Amino acid sequence: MQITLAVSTVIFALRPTSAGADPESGAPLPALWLPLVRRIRPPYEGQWALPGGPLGIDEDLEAAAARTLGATTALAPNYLEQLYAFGTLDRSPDGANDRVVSVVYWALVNSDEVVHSDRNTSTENVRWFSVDDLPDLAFDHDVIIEYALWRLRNKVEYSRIAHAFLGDTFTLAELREVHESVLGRTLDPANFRRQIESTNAIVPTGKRVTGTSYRPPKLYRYNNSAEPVDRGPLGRTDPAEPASPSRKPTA
Amino acid sequence: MQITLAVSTVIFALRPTSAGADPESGAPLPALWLPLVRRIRPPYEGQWALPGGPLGIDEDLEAAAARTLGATTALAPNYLEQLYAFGTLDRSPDGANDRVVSVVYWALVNSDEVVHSDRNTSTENVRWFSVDDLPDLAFDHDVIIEYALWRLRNKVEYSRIAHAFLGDTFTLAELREVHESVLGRTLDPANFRRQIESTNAIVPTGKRVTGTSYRPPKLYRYNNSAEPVDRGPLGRTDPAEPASPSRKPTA
DNA sequence: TTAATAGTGTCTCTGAGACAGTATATA
DNA sequence: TATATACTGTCTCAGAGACACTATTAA
Repeated sequence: MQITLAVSTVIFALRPTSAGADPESGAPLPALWLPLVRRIRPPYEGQWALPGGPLGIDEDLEAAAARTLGATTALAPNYLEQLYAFGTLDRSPDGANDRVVSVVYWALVNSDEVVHSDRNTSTENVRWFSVDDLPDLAFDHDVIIEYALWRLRNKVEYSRIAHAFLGDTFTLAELREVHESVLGRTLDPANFRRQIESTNAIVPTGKRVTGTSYRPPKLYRYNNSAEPVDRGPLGRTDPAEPASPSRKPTA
Repeated sequence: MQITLAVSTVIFALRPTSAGADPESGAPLPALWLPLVRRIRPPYEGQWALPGGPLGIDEDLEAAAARTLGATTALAPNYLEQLYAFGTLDRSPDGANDRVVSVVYWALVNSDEVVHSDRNTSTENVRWFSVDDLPDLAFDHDVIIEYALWRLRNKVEYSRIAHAFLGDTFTLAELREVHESVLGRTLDPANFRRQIESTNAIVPTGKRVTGTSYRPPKLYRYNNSAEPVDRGPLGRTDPAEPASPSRKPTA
């Protein structure tokens, strides 16, 4: 018997709630969705699981996570961070003859680019689910998703990652809506503006949205040069970059 | 070729600065120390490295970290938490024919119980170093220790883990000294008291220190029943417990 | 009484949030 | 002009820190 090392990824996107049509009804916030993969072999055959697979012998952990993400969504992650390494002995059902340690990453992707249709990019075995309405999951993947959600909500509050759900440019209202969706509560526009501006997280592009029936809002973009609040073990500037970590980042 | 999965542990303890004798000279704060192990085979033969080793086939990750800690210090950890999984391709020197992914834990041990003498508990190949005066380290262990230090300092500020350096009972002054040592600055006793009391982290034992030449301070102990500020992926109450994680902790 | 540390009271400053008010586009 | 949203000003409140002050023991 042998210990297998796998890498899985929790991939988050935002999706408008009433997928029908009119955004005119009482402001329903977008909800968090994530793609799952149907297992085609035991254990847990037929059940849904996080996308992932064994680590390649010549592959960085983060690269494996990004590869999995691409295979599942045909996208590149806007944000990618290691979540945790899961390795307890009870992860597989009793009697299973394997020992798997999973290094799990979590990622944010641009919601506009996500193909949400059931006839998906890759196969019929990938489907997107609302985090509020998940199916029965294989292994301990329910616990993993719960923890990833906790980290996401935590980090949105003190860090500057919400823009990863959006495109290159966005309005403050759009960014605020992302925060509201993730945190599950409405935020005061005035205070939100001040808070974001104080972190230098975004810079105005000088352009404005056109075609509105009201005062056109400014467009902003993410400020790549500002220091991130958090840091990984290697102090990378942007966790989305799959750059190989330098051994001595600053000190 | 095969991917090897190893578990290493960064073990922190506090040690009085002027190991001489008199605690009478201007208040030198204790400093952080950690044990390293001298490598007895290539690569990096003869250099110092974090204690650790391969994961046992029937061993939880956390159990492996605790086992390593016991083998190195003959102690049980008062606090133990996963730090990060390190797995980049450049971790071993060029030309080395191995691929190691290390799941690294960090731990706090009771400083009073640590045997600091060079003739150590286990072998001559274990030695304690001040984190301000580390030798050349094998692999990427310098980066790992740097990150563990960052996490420790971060977590001491917002969580309630400092007591793990102390015994069962302690005075507020002792607890404050731990904070001061870790953070590297002095703290206002009055404000520190209020801050700690507001978190319900500690409860008075009703006893006092005896034999002082001044007003005897109250003795406190850690409040196990209070909710921890942080939570692991499984919401355990006390990370020191090597309990196997339950699949659905609260929700 | 003096010395030394334990422990309390209170002022100030800063940042978060509530919320009123002003600005600017289209219809 | 009405209206809808962008954006600004300002008040209040709570927590962090500075620091003066009181309490209690032994020498």
